[in-house]
Amino acid sequence: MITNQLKTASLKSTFQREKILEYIISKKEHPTAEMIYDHIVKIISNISRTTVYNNVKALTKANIIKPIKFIGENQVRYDGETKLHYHFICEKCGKIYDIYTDYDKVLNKKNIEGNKIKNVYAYFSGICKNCK
Amino acid sequence: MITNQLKTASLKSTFQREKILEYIISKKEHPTAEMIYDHIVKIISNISRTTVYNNVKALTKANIIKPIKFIGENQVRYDGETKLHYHFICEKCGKIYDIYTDYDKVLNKKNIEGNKIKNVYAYFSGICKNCK
DNA sequence: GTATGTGCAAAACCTTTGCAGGTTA
DNA sequence: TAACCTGCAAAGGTTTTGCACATAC
Repeated sequence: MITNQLKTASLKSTFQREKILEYIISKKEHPTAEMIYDHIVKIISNISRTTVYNNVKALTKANIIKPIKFIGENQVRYDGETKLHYHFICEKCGKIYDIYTDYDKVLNKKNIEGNKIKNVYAYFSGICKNCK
Repeated sequence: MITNQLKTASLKSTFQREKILEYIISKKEHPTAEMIYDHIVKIISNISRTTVYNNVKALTKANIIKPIKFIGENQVRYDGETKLHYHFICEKCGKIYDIYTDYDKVLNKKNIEGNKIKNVYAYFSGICKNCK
């Protein structure tokens, strides 16, 4: 539950923060800050972009959401799915799919060419099943 | 050779374009547009940022260089290495390593959960061998 | 000669900062 | 009440656009 996630992360529970997190987690749209703002402003008409930016930063730092970047896009998207997964973005319709295929055995190695791996970032692009 | 690469791609060969491409390919610094500008302006003092941006766009479209994006950075970097490889970015010193370990067998599948894969983007972060 | 590339200035776009006032635990 | 959060306005950083002039083929 949203409130508990915030409590666990020692983040204060405000109406704005809850609505922002709820939106990111439940809609699974991998929204940008602007998309979040556009959505929340319908519920809280006087919310500011600053609050949205403050909160995605705080939620990212607390590891509750994860930032995503795709080539060709110059804003950051946010993902509320905590289970390990990857992304597939359709080059035609732009839809982003969560991919649960298990690449861990290969990608989650401890070392690579002498460097200690802490994080793996990977995504795929192509034509999605609906556009084929 | 630089001139030939441009000719093959039907891109006109200008002094600015050649210097920009030469820098990206030879220095392997994965530079941002600003880094490219800073470097080229020492050679061509009146070059404009627009020219740099126009050229990285043209070279990207022609598949001569590749754009890279890392989480936490908000500019695009460019890579002149054409051989298939991945990247490792050190979370401590920020250095970017080209990784030639072969992940193709796993990553270069044709399909994933019903979607047709055309491109794979992957990078790793952690602590590099020099910072350990 | 024509298509393409360059450079300037301005704007657009995304994100951050400083700060005063308000809210949460 | 102390720490944190919000919202406004302004600024910062990156990239794009429109247009006149210049250059490559």
